Amino acid sequence: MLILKAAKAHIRAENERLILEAGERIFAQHGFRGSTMQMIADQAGLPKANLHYYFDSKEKLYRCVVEKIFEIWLQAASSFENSDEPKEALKLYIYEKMQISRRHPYGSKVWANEVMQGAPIIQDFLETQLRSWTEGRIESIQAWIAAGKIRPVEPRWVMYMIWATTQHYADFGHQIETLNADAPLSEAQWEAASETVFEVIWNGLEPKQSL
Amino acid sequence: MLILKAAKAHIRAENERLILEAGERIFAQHGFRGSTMQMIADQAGLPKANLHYYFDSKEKLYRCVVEKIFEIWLQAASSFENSDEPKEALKLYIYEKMQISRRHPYGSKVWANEVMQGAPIIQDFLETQLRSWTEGRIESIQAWIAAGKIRPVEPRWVMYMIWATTQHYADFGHQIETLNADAPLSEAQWEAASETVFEVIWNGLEPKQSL
DNA sequence: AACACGGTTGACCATCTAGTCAAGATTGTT
DNA sequence: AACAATCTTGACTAGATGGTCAACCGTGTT
Repeated sequence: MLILKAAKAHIRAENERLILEAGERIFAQHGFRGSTMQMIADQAGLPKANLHYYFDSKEKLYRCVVEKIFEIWLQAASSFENSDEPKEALKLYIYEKMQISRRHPYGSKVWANEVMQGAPIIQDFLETQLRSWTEGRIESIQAWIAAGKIRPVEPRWVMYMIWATTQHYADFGHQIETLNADAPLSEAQWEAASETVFEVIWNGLEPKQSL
Repeated sequence: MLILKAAKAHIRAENERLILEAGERIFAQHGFRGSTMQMIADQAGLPKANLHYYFDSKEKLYRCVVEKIFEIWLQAASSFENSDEPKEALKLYIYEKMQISRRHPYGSKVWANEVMQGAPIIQDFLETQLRSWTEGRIESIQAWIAAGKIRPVEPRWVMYMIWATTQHYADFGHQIETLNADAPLSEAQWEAASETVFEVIWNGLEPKQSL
């Protein structure tokens, strides 16, 4: 009976979640080709054949992982839209992106890996959603410039600066830990780093006080 | 005769160069495990067995590639040391790192890949050379702060900001191209990006003019 | 010309890996 | 209890891959 499908839906949901989480970790640490279905299976605590029951192929699993990550990325993006004042908007966005780097370091790494390889799987995302979102944000920044709220700068380079700086804390987390006496950043350090990133960028963009 | 060894040294030098260059490209695009000796051989225009003649194993070849890259990285680092004035030192360093991102995008990606995977091969570099270089730079920045030449900021976060922002133009070059109507950045765009990165960071660090 | 040494290479092997499959175990319903 | 749909899993296959090797080639020296 087809009703059973619904009745057992929670098993499917739970296992798909386990596999996607395991995939995120493994793909982040070894890249697409460097990850094996066996590694992901072990990480998820399931037999390998089970992975193929839920996801047809390694590629489809990978695509699901990347799509999930892109959604989190876009979610943070909405912080940007909630304020007319650049100082508030940028602060929210930067803090949100730092938070994502802290909470989803694996996701960030998968994304970085994918882009570094030329985005073989998610090129369409870049060309549609990312492109249109970016254009919208560039217009916001240009409006701030026109209103004299920030210095005249090419919005693109500022965008990239924010992405780079915040994502660095996820993608290069290992290097940062090594330079932090092999310890993960503490709560206070995350807060200080977030604030410094925001302060430097904001002071960098704020129009000079009239002298 | 041992003289022959010298007589044919140029063949060895040339082939090692070919292989290292090919390795850099391939490892950058596919990561360590995603790259195959066959791909590197094709890229270098040599038969696969020839690679094993010059480099014992894939791992040794990879290590050579990464070491070469780290040297370029450290070379740029010296820009930082040539000036007492933070404005000049930072400008030189940022422009130098942007130049590296432009000229050596593959190297930068290999480095990023390696660090994202937890630096399995070059952890010792991080713990020795990178750590001591960073500590030296942090002292410079603290001296600038003590002299009132820049705002009081935690030097680490500023360091990371510079690394992140400049390397982003190499590591995420594909994303940047996609957002640039699929065109590589022009000469003028590279110049503008470098200047914006420097300007925002410098304005962010410069002490506020007395009001 | 004969030699010696470094360089070149196709064929080969052991191992690993994505994906398959068929038999069996679970689960919720009647 | 009987059932049907879903889920589980060990064993298997075909192909890819790092690495080996032995035969061969080229070049400079005598």
